[in-house]
Amino acid sequence: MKEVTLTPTSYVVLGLLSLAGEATPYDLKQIVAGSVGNFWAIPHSQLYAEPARLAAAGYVTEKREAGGRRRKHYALTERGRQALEQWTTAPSERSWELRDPGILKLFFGADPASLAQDQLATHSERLAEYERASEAELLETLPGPRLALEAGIGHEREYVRFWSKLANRKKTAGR
Amino acid sequence: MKEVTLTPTSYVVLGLLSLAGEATPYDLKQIVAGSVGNFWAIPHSQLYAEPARLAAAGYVTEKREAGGRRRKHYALTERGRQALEQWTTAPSERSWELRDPGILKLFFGADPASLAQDQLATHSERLAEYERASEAELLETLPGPRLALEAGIGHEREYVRFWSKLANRKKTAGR
DNA sequence: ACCGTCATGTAATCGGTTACATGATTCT
DNA sequence: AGAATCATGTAACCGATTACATGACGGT
Repeated sequence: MKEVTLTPTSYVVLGLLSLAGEATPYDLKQIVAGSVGNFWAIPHSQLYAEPARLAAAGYVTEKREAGGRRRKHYALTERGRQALEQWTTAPSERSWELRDPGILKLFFGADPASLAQDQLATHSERLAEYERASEAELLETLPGPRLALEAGIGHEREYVRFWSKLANRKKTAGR
Repeated sequence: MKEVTLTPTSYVVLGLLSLAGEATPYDLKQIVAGSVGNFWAIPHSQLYAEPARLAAAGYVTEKREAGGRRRKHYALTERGRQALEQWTTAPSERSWELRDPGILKLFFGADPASLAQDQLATHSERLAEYERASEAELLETLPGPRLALEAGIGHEREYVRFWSKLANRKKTAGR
């Protein structure tokens, strides 16, 4: 049995399997889009590679369909369940980063006014999407995703505040 | 001359060289820590590899010291200057993500109350650092970094708000 | 029957992370 | 002068991104 190190991607897969019970990579792809994918995107090719990796290390089981598409179905093992639980329980890493290309450009001298316009549009859109999403009843039963969404909304509001401020700042005025 | 694709890391290097005029990888490392590194970290090994990559593609020049340490000194070429400017000018990518492990854990069912305690401590600290940093006079002359820092402060405040709210939420009560 | 689009998957490449390694300085 | 720490750099591995490829299916 191979040893692997668990990355955030790994935990996303484990977490989704824990929610879904059993899933094919394609299922995972569907779930990611529109949920976790909003604040932690994962390209679909990873959703094929990662479960295979996890299977090799015993965190999930892999069953292949006999006929037809011969899809692979994955499910958590006890080991996987434990790894996920440890991760959620353990105190979180001290490090995090904003890692926003917009802010990076700002840092390196992009014109604040025009950048702000651009960014403001993007983030307003995103905020609207989130607010729409928060209406969905499905979320009522899922406290984790709902809270994560609330966090996302908070940050988008902050973005909108920030970029609005910049957009309104007079171009040449000091301060 | 090799072709390379420019990643965010590339632009950080180009941007820093544009600010510093000329620098060795070690210089870059020093500058990154305490400035951009706060919201876009780059391991120091990348600060050796990336300038070399950029040199191979003509974005920067590479001069090696004759004696002693034989350090490599890098500086922007005209091509590099243009690439940087295009990047700052161009409309920004539509996509960005929060990518915060804390929120990820929240999504996948970590206990909100205890996670919040932990996260609250982390983000309060970070916020304090930022606020201290914003006192430095050096920033007065650097509009980009100053604005980026303001953005960082805004987001840390938002984090503090969010996690405080969760921390105070009664454990068993609904809502 | 054909075409377009969605479903499903694999391959190759490369940037990034982690770990290791050695030359300078400084302090005692 | 020895030890500890900082400065400076390289190597290897691996996850992630990008691109490509084929099968199924619904519509006309």
